[in-house]
Amino acid sequence: MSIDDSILAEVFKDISFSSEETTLIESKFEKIELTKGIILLRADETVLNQYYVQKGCLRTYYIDSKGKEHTLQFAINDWWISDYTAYFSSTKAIMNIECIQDATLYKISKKNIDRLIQETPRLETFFRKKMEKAFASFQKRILASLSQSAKERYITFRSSYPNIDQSIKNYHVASYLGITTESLSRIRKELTHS
Amino acid sequence: MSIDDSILAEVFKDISFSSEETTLIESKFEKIELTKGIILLRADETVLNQYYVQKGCLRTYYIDSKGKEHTLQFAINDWWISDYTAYFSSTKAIMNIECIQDATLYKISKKNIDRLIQETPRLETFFRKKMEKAFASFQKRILASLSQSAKERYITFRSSYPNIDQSIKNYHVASYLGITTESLSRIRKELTHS
DNA sequence: CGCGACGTTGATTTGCCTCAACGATTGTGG
DNA sequence: CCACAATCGTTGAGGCAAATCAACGTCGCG
Repeated sequence: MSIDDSILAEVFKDISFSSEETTLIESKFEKIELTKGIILLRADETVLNQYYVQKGCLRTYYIDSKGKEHTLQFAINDWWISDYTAYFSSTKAIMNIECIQDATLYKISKKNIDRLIQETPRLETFFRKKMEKAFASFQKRILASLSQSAKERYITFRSSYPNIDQSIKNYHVASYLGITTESLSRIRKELTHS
Repeated sequence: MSIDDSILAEVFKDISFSSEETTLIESKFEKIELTKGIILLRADETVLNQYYVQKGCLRTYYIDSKGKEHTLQFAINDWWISDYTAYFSSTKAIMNIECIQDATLYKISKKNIDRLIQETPRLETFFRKKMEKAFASFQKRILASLSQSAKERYITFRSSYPNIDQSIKNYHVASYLGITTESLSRIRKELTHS
């Protein structure tokens, strides 16, 4: 078997499969181990895959015209990661994906996802709902950026990723919040002194 | 027939249906005419429907703890609108939806969407892809808010909604961009003088 | 140890906000 | 159809949050 016994149960936790289905689905995933620092995807590459994160931590980031990095999201246990805009529209990546803490991923190609969905229509519901959740979390993020100060956004961030601190450098958090490392440092100081 | 002959072809433009399917689908939609100023949805209400905008213009906005409004999105011809976060999670609305230019909508309930998807699985693909597009557009918006100045975001906005100016007040645009009306006014002045 | 990566602190600048006043435009009732 | 009010947009003065620039701690690791 190409992947762990347990992984299917983990990825598709709310769905049960027959043993033929299980075999079929498992054959489409490939296990990948990454070490910290590895770049999984670079801007301008073609995006053929998405990845389920079993453990570790990755981030997707965008490099703007001035060379500055902006983190779109972190992915930890049970999240999926890819440059979805490029993945869905079959265009080249504008995002980069970096492993920031040694990770175990399960990779699946777009072609194989499309096949799986055809063969097992329940999976389409799964992927639709996954997208709905991701959409909702992006909506929250937009509303936060419209209505909150940097300090408030940092507090929100910490409560939505309570245990992520260990894996993530402050300059990554700053680039996620849309502020500089200096500003984040001052915010953190303020928060500890109160 | 409860709705226009042409509406199905408009909503699901890439899918073709048998005449029985057409009848079935059409029976689930309800045509709604709104005049400017009407509030279609208020925060705290239960979100049971989503709406296809055939013509006119609506906006979804969030009212923060200080009473300030923040526009999440505008919906014009061929867009869908709802408080999707509440809709998907079956929680109460946090957004409001307002008609800002006389509009024709087609309303469909969540219950009916679920039925349609069961009866006509091709529609699940349609709704999944619709969500993927919405997701991608939110991603763009987040990257813009992380990497661009107010002026740059305004320029981006104008090019993504080229013909929307007529229907939209500047204070709505400002609340979409996350700036004040005064700042937008100054930005507009700068742009005409160059 | 010594070097590089990361975080902190201070001084200064800047983009956008706030508050206030004043035009311009739109809508409405007499 | 005009007069007036309400709504919307503009302009100016001053303030503040966060950026920038520069220097200096601190930590981890070869």
